[in-house]
Amino acid sequence: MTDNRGMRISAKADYAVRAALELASVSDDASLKAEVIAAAQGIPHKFLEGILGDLRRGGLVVSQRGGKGGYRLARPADTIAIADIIRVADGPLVSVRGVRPPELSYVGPAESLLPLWIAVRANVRKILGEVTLADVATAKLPEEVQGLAEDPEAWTNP
Amino acid sequence: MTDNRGMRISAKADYAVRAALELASVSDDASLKAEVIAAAQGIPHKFLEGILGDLRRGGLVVSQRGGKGGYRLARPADTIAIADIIRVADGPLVSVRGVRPPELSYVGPAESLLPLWIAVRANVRKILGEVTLADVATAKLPEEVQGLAEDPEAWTNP
DNA sequence: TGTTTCCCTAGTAAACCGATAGGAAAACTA
DNA sequence: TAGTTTTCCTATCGGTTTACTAGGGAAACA
Repeated sequence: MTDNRGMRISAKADYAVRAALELASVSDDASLKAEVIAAAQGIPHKFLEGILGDLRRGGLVVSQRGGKGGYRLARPADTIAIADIIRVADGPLVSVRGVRPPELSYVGPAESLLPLWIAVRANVRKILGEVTLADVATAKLPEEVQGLAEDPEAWTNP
Repeated sequence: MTDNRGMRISAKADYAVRAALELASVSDDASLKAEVIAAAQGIPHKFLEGILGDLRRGGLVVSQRGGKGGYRLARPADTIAIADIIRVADGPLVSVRGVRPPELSYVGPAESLLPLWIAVRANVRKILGEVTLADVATAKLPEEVQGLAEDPEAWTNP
C-alpha cells in the first residue's frame, strides 16, 4: 500500500517544459532571464537555473550573460518536441525497474510482458514526440491528442 | 544531466505483475506458495511476500495459510487488467510532480500542458486497462497492442 | 569600474526504493 | 495435542533520488 507514484513526470521535467514554453511564447530572437521565467511560472529560481543549464547542455537553449542577457530557444519552437525536453531533463522517457525495456528479459508466463512495455513506451513516445513547444504554447494540440483529452472519462480519477 | 529515470515502472509493480501472471498460469483453483513464485520469477521472496500482501488487501488475490496454503487469484485472469495490479502495487498509473493530472493548474503558455498530460494518461490507461493477465499469460495480446510492439522502431533506444 | 546575469560546485533534509529480519497467527497433519 | 507449514505483521536499513538552497566565480556590457 502506497498512495503515491506510478509512472511519474518529475518536478524537474515539468519545470523544464514550462520554462521552455515561456521561451517559446516570446517574440523570436528575444531572450528571457531566469528570474523572469521563475516568477512567471512560480518555479524556485535557483532550481530553475540548474534546469536551464541542463537544457543548454542538451542543445535546446542558448544563453547570454550580462546586462541584456538571458535564455532563448536554440531552434524554432515547432521543431522541439516535449519528449526532447523531458529526455534532456530526466533521461529516458520510460523505464522498467530502472532499465529501458529492450534490456529486460522475462521467463515463463511473463514472457509477453516485454512487448507490452514496448507498446506502452511506443505510445508515450508517439504523443510526446509529435507535440511541439509551438503546439502547446499556441494551444493547438494535434487533433488526435486533442481528441484523447476531450473524452470526459480521461479526466476522472481512478 | 541525469541518465536514469523518466516515466518508470517500479520493481514492485513489475514483480507484482509477474507474480500475478504466475498465478494466472496455474490450473484454476490451485494455489501457489510465495516461495514457489519467488523461485520461478527470481524475486526476493521476503520482498514478494509484502507485495502479495498488497495484492490481497487490494482484493486481487486470496490467500490461505498452513500446509496446503498459498495464493490464488480472486477473480478469473481475464477480468484482471495489468493496470489493476500496477495501481494496487504502486498507486496512480500516471502522476506529474506527485499529483494526479486533474489536480494540476498551469498558467500562461503552459496552460495546454494539462490536456497533454491527460492525453498521455488516457493512452497509457487504454493499453494497460484493456490488457488482462490472461492475455499476457497466453501470449495473446490485443491486436492493436501487438501492432505497436511489432514496429521495429519501437525497440530502438533513443 | 561596476552591475548584471549566467554558471559552477557543494550541500542538505526528507522521502523513497528495494530489500532484510524476526517472529506471531492461522491452518493443516499426525 | 504437538508439530509443521505457510501466511501475516512490524520494524529496520543502506543507498539513492528528489527538490531544493547557498555562495561565489566568470562573462558581458555600460
